[in-house]
Amino acid sequence: MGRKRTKSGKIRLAEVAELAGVSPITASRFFRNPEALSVAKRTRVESAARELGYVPNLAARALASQRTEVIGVLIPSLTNNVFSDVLRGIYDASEGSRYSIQLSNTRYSILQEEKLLRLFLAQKPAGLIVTGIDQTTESRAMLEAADCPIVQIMEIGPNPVDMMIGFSHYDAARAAIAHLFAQGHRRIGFVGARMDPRVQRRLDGYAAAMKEAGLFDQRLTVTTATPTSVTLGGALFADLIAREPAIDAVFCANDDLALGVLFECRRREIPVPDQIAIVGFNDLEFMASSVPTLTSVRTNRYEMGSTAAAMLIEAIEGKRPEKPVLDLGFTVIERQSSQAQRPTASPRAGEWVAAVQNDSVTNDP
Amino acid sequence: MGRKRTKSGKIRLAEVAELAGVSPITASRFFRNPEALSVAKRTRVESAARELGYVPNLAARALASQRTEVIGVLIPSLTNNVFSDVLRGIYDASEGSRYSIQLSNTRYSILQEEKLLRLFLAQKPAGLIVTGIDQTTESRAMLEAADCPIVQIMEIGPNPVDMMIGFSHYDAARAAIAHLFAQGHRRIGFVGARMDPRVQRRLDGYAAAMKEAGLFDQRLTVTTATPTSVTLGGALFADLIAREPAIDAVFCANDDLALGVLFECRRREIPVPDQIAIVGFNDLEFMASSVPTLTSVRTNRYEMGSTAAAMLIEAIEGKRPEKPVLDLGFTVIERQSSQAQRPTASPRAGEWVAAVQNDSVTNDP
DNA sequence: GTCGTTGCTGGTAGCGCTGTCAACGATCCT
DNA sequence: AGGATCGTTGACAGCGCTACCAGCAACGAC
Repeated sequence: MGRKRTKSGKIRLAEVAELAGVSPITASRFFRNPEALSVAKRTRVESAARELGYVPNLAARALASQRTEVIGVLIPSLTNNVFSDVLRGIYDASEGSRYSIQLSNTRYSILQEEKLLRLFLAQKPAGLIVTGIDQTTESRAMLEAADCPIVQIMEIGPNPVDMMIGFSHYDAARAAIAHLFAQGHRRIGFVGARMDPRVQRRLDGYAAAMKEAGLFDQRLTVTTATPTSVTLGGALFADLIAREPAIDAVFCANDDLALGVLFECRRREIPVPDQIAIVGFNDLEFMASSVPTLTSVRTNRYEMGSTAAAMLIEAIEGKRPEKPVLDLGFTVIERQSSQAQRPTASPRAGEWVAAVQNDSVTNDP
Repeated sequence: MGRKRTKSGKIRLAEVAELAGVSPITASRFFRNPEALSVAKRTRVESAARELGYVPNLAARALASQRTEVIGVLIPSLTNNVFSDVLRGIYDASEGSRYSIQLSNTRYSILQEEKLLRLFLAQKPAGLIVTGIDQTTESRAMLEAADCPIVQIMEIGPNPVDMMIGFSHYDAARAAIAHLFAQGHRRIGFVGARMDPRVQRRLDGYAAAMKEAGLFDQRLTVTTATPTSVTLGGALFADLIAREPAIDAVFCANDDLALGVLFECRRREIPVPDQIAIVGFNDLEFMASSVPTLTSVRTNRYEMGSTAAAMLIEAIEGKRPEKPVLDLGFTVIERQSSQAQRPTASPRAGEWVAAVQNDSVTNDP
């Protein structure tokens, strides 16, 4: 006689085991480690499960095994294009795996991050993806004490908690400035918003490059803690140019700001790049189709997410990567907005259409 | 003498109950329905839990109670700005509640949606948020059979599965066209990408408005199944104007396309709005700061997400909303790009700066 | 032939929590 | 005063799965 069904009418592992003529524990093993079964039992359990339409109860599994199949992801923003690309990578890489993604938004607050981390860790996640390297001391301690693999994403730095994948925002900013130098620009402004740690490091890279060239001037830097936007880019640029009308280039901490600067230039009839060059950061899609097209520093956001999730899953399953720190690099994509200064004051608009994209400076470590 | 601790060293409900001097079940009730306890026991359990730093084991809770505290969310895209705003609303509204969000990406495939739905439902979610009203028959049946509250978001239509929150894309498109008519435009093109059901309904609204005015012409419509982008907007507009050079306005199915059209006009030195007016859809932030500023149909995306999550949580807890279908409406934000046609062929750029934003046409049902 | 050793399988005993039901005293009504 | 009702509490029995360990057969080494 058969066992009695569960109240909810759902198929349990026991039913599958019974149909397959094996013990429940053998059926259980089939789902966790099929190689441990003989081929005969394996196929019997498989067909029994399929026939009954068995779906494992994750709560029971988590309770019995004392661990979940959840990957926690802590990111600072849900709106920022940058993170939506990273997230897409994470979701894509986790799809098809047994792990599910649990997302939380720190809103750029490391205190909030600490709180969420505590919450996550209490549920014993299988793995954790956290943004950046600027955790609180408390968070850092929790991460180090956590008994699950952890990937820090978005940037690289010394002392990884575990694994790390990103690139140097400092070097990327320096490369952008080097490109502007190469194009003959000297008085280069910096426009930044939000000023999270990564933007701050871009500012540091800019400042270092300028200082080395003997060109640094505090008054060329305009920043705000306000969240970034296109409109804000225009406003910050207005501030900058009011203070320093003689600038010949602007390095923007992200592409939204760069687009705002471009619009503001257009509003003021300032020719770009002939009077002012513009360089953005991230290389969002629209940078390639604006008029003029906008130079930017391409970052590998999708790869960052997908690689992080893939590395994490490997590590969860015991296969730790050979190199725990991965530098994904960046590429300066040179476009019209930062072309070399020309003698002619104002080219015809049609001229831009003919211009081709230059070679790019890639940093692939 | 105390009970023995759990192997993992974690605090269990039993420990809390013991310290509080109550039975475990009373302690359990404290977390689920504190009102059912006497004030004395309530405070004792509360302080005991705090003192021990008790964190409930969700897996055990889910197993024992036969239900999870997970809200499943099915959206078609993670990259689209539209959905990131909706998501932010959902996450914000769920924060602080006991429910956690489980996100999945259908990639605009209703078959994928069906698959994910099956997966979700098998885990007995507390509630479900699904995008749109175009599920497969199978999906529809599963949704109707599900024993949890469900909210359909992004648009409204007949026969809600349960609750519904959105707006009429058809009406919104008609309002946009009505605005263009009011500004004196007649030969209005339509540019659309991806052509998911909501974009299709915008096209239907456009077509209906044009037909009623006796102005519909199939050749004014350019669409593609390709995912949307700014660059694509330029390309589609190039197609459109090659086919129909005499158009005087373009209604774009979203703002990215509109921006692409604007750039393409600039590239071709077509004055906007004097030769061609542009209207977008969604009113993303950059629309207000482009040059010229771009008219768009504002949609309440954040509110859609936050209200959907709030309604769902209320419904899960037994308080069903008085009205299960909520129309969040839309607003035509009139900006420079669709101003009335003028006699002067090409205004000075500076003129735009002075222009003020017009009154707007709001649809608040 | 005996004794590991390996590969596979099964039994037992929970994981930490909650649903159900019964019990109890207090309060209220007739 | 007696009974009904309400509010509060606790005992019991799992929820469905897996960790742990034992058992058993087959095999090879000595």
